[in-house]
Amino acid sequence: MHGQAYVEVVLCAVEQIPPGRVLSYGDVAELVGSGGPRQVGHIMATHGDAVPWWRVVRADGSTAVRKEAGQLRLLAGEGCPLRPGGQRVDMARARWDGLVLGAALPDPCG
DNA sequence: CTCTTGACGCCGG
DNA sequence: TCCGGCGCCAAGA
Repeated sequence: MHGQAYVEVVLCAVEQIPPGRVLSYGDVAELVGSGGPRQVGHIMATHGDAVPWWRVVRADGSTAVRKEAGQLRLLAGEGCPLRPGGQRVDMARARWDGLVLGAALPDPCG
């Protein structure tokens, strides 16, 4: 997995996340099958502006530091299920099932 | 090459 | 549920 290629795969995976659904950094890493949460986070910080970065949250449903306001607002605007208090995402319901669907579908990235 | 930092994750208290 | 510690991989100085 080349660095440049890995970046593209990660960005593509994030683009596949439908509105109202989310994926944790670890989920993205597992989905693409390489790297770790930190790597994904780093890519998001570097090229995140090119993809729906707000649909990527922490594993516990909390949002990215320094961007909580906008991220929660965007997610709420897409109808993303939030936990009581509206400060975190209800991962149990909001987590995208693309992890399963993707295993049976061809690579959307080509 | 080594040390530090970062849009993270899991475990224990 | 909240807080702190350790592990994780990669980039930057």
